[in-house]
Amino acid sequence: MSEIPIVSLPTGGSFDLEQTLNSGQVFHWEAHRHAGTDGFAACIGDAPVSWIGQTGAEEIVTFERDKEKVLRYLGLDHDYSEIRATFPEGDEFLEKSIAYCPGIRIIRQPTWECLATFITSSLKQVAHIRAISLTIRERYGNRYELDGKSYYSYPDPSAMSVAGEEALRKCALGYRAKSLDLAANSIASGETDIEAIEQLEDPDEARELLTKLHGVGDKIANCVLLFGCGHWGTFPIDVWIERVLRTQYRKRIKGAKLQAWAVKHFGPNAGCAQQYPVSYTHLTLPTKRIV
DNA sequence: AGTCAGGCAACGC
DNA sequence: GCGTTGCCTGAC
Repeated sequence: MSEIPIVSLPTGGSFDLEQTLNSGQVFHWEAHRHAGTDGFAACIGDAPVSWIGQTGAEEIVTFERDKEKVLRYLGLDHDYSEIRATFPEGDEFLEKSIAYCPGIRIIRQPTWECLATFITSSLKQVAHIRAISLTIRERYGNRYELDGKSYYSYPDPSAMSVAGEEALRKCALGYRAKSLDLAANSIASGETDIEAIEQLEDPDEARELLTKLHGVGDKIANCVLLFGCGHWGTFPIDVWIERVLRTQYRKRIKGAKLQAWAVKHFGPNAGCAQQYPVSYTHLTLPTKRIV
């Protein structure tokens, strides 16, 4: 097995690979030291295993064949200072959060993988989501190898559709198996065109289509729009950000009203903004609820 | 042993 | 519209 050449990539400023990969956007990267450098390995979509190492805030390293893909995946193909310039001024909690974890970026995931993973995330903790993702990959994905260790791509809708609901249920999915199976069938059969949805410029239109899928409500659809389709104005509300908005922003409203307030407050890149308070809360208060 | 967790759909009012 | 409930499973 010949070594794949490694190249250096600029991050364009403070960037933290580990925090970004562990910020609840993706659930399958594994720590992997390669070529004398600490980093992480996983498959991006159905491609062979990728490896990314970090040598400093300004530099990451990866396989030569992956450089464009990695930059796009990690959101490093955008000027983040422009994004942050759209954040609200005078929001002390947001500023504190950004100061605490300035190296986090919004990842641009393959849409199907993103949708499928978030369908399985319903009412689950991060460790469970990781375990489910790994099981599904091992059983239905393609195997690749790096330094003698196996990595598996996420199965495409057809492969998952062939597996069927009962087999998926055996991946410890519980009631989520039905939703995942139906989504895979719908996409594999062409009834749902996930690539067309990704191309839509209007996130509301895309959300409308995504929520037609069984088991996909506003929360999951918004995660797909933000983490998969690049709609950085989309603001997913999970229990974490809801907690933050309640305790730090004194918001007692819920659902669509809270959504509307958040988008107005955090601006055209509200989705990017919410990642900092969520990660700050995670990193500083990893345990119990804060009421 | 029970409770609860990074939701959703179905139902009741 | 708004609140309640069942749903699989594993960690605490």
